[in-house]
Amino acid sequence: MVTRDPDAKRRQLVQAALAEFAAHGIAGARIDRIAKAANCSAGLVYTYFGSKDDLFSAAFDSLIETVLEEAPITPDDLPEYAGKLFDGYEDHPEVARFLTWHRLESDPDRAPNAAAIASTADKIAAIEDAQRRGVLPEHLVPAELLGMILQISAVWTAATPEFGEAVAQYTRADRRRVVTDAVAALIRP
Amino acid sequence: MVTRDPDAKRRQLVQAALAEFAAHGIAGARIDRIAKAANCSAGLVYTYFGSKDDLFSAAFDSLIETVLEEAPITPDDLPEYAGKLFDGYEDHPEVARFLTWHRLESDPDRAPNAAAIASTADKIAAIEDAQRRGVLPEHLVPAELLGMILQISAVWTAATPEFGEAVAQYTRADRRRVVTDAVAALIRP
DNA sequence: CGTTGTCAAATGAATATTCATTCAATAGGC
DNA sequence: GCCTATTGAATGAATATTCATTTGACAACG
Repeated sequence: MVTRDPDAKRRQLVQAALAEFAAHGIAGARIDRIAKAANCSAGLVYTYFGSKDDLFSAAFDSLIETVLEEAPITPDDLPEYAGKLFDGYEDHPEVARFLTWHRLESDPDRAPNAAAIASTADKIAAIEDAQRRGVLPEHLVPAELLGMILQISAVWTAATPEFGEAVAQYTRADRRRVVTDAVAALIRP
Repeated sequence: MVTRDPDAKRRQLVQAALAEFAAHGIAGARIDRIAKAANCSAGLVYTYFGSKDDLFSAAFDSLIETVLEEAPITPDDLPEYAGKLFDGYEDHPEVARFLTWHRLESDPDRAPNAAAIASTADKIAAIEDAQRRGVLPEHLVPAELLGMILQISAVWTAATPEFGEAVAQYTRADRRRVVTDAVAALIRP
């Protein structure tokens, strides 16, 4: 028999929710599908999470935790940092989709994720430090540079189908080089 | 009394649909709200468009038509082109939202928008031509450069709430300069 | 001029389904 | 036996879609 394990069930539900929300967003997600994917009833979702929105929020927090662990910033080699972000998007396309749904759909009154804010502040500080050490040009504003790197890394995930036609034959290595080259150009002294 | 004017009513419905879909996406949009905003009954939407998905598609086509007319590419001054795109996003934030919903939600089996594909090809050709005339460095691949410019222009619309905290005090002029400077750095010989 | 026939535009009230959420009842492990 | 996890069957509110009917414009006709 299956032995009961509430923590494992909770994790299963979060995993299933991540996949469902990444695919369909909040409005398009179906609690039934999430429950079925986690091998339980829809009712159990409410025992654990209370509501669809709360489940989305829990899934988001879990995703942030995972994402922040991978891809630590390497301020001495920002092109490679962007490349690592690119790798993350390629290997886990559902992450970018989920984050996009989050930006579009989540309740703006909800408190923003504290870990994400702290991590952003850390990255900006790391860039400032690299400037002080002379490995990055002084004229760049750290927060702006960081924002630009994040955006550039996602250039291929954000491409429209219409644009995709123009680059259909690109290999993954090609796409990665486009990202790292762009960041290299940005930080050229 | 209100005189009947089917073309005007159709345009009203498309306008209302654009606003509703930009705000809530396909799954979150409500036909009732669209009909009310266009001063007609929900049934009329089906007389004109047949289904929610078809209405979304019609709204998308209309948006593309509008967007392509504004912001013609200026290959001799790409930083300013990016600035113009930035202006468009700032003045019409619903456009970026709508396009994002489109990327996430629209049926991949639907035929891509031919005008958008043609326009992309035109822009790439314009960049190639500028390279031939010597106003742009040869080492850049036109399609890649175009994709990068489009992505960079949208850097602020794609910023997460968490990142937004780091740049809350930025003025619009600041944000625009970040965009144009980045494109200038990209095309530096 | 009025009357009337015709057709498209438009309505509003069903229809029928989908879905989040609740809850009383059951089962598992200690 | 007791506590918690879990179920599965309601519930009830939305909501997309259909359709029989009404309304408005317009032109043919007397």
